[in-house]
Amino acid sequence: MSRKRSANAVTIHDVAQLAEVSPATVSKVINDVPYVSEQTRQRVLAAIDKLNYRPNVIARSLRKSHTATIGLITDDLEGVFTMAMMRSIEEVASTQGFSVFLCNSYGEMSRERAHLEVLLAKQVSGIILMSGYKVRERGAPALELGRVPVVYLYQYTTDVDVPCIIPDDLGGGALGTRHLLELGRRRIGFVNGPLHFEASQQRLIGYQQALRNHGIAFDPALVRTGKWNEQSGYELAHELMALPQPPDAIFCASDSLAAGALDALHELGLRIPQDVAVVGFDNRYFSGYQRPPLTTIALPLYEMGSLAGELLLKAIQGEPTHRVIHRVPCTLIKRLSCGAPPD
Amino acid sequence: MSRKRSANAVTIHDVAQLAEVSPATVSKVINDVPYVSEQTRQRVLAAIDKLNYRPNVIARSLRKSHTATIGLITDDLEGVFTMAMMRSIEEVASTQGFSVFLCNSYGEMSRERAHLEVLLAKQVSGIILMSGYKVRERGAPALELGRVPVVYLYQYTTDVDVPCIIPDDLGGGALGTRHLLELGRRRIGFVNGPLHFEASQQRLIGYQQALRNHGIAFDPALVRTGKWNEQSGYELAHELMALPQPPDAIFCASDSLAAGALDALHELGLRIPQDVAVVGFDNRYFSGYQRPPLTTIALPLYEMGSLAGELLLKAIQGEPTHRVIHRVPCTLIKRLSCGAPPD
DNA sequence: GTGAAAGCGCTAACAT
DNA sequence: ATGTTAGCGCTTTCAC
Repeated sequence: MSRKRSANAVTIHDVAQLAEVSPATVSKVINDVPYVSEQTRQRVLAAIDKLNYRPNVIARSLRKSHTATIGLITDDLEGVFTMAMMRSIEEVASTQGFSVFLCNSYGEMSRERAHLEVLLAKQVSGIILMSGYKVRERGAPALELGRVPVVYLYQYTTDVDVPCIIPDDLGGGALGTRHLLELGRRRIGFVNGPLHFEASQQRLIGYQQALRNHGIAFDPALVRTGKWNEQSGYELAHELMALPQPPDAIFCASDSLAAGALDALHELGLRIPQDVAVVGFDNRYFSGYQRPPLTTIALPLYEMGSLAGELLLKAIQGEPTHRVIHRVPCTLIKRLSCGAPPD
Repeated sequence: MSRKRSANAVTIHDVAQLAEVSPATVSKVINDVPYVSEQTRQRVLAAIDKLNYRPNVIARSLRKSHTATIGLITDDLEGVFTMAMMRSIEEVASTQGFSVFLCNSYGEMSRERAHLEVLLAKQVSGIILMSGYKVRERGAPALELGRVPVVYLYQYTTDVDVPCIIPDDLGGGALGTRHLLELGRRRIGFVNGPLHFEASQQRLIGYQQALRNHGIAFDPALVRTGKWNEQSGYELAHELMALPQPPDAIFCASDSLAAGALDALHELGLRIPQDVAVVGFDNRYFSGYQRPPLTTIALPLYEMGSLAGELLLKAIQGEPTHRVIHRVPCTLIKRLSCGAPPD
């Protein structure tokens, strides 16, 4: 039977033979171990080149009990929010010589467990558990992980001693509100998503804090709560504009809500931003395509992913890990719907 | 020094010892090799359970020269088009017991080469080379791959004997045009992207074919070519509407173009779809958020990814591979901008 | 500076 | 039906 080797059948032995040295020596030059004479080093290098030798990392991993591989399990590969995080994780990992396994759990614990099972069997050095939905608390990983480090991304836990990374929704709520305040708006409506989402609560608190810091009284009548979708945004904006004293700005806790609010305002013949300024939240793909293009608060997805990668790699290098929740600051994306002068 | 094993230090030996059998026997029960007495089988299973034993897949891979792992190299992890393909690849792979390495080349050959290098070193069983931009031809992989199967996704080559998978842009162009024709539109403008993109050429040909099949003469004055962005869509739609005989529908070769066209039509006070129907292409995330929501031609990204995964896995199983370009049919996404009655 | 030998954890002939 | 043996390709003492 022919040799059914996956890629290259040439081994360290073949190189050693051609270079007329021992496999041990070849290994040393491959791994930059000092105390190899320059002369033999060159001979080995030449042999490697000639044979187009590529070390078998599987064998090396077995020997060193270390794979330079991490696992990324996400519950969402449809990906409104996951793409940017994945990108920065991949970047951090590959920069440091690590590869990343991509796994989709669809949010099902049984699938998460199955993926963890194979990741552990494949001896990954660490695992990132990433969510693609609104921030929420969740429990421990679906499987006992032994000594493999984990970090939670876009979700958090208090069950387990691991670092968690989420956006600073409160800060984002304050940021958007402050921006409108600084543009001279004084009656700022707040159109929120369901309050059982932490993001909604936090964003609302941020809104209230910013108001207070500017010496503006909080008016509960200006706050409306619905679902996350356009329809809610449309209806709640209409409610707000029907107030005896309608707002001069609407801050929506999601871009979908803002899209609906824009519809309502257009329907009322109001000019945006002259009559009513609008700010969204999430920086979704479509926000720049709204009319007018939507000013919004961007989730720091890229930074969150980098941080997750860095924390995990540090943990893999043996740095002790703590139960911390990192809240990464959101940023303001200025477009036309808020009425700010272009930068 | 303490045992610095990544996850579980318990090996097949430990299990064997506890179950009072040889490692070989344990291996047999793990791998469902027949001719193990039910009695010892149970003893082994119990030992595995008690020790929480998990086979070391790295060791197994070394032994079997087979990793059940594939590599996915993409040039774009910002991801307008890649997410859906990734998702289906992951799904097909994990269903068949394969894991997937995610790599981003940023479109740079040097990075592609580096990634290929480590994928091969890690003994992947196969590789998917995925693009995230408009379909185009590209050359051979940046590295000699030996006998590792490859498939090209959302890009193609004629340099190498591999399967390639791209969307059927021609069919998509015909599909959108036919849809408008069937709705009774007779003067259909076509707003295209740069002609050096294959997608533009193909979509235009599809448009022409559909026209011909309906017995409508092709009028070159109705075809405009620009860039892919909104600004072009806006300008070209204005040009079209300024014609002595303006169109009653505009088919745009991308959703960005369509967004711009929508702007122009709104500016002219035209009703969509009553006065002018609009159809886009690509089914971008924002297309459903247009006003009115945009009817568009969806790229079959999910299907393309599945096909890529399936072809690759078959190749890994030894099925011979051919130089074929698979063109996967696009689908019509009916929304409000075309004036079709809702399904 | 270089090599011999042992072994990472597993599987697959081959015996028994 | 079970065990013995011999590696998979590599790294790492430890001699020399």
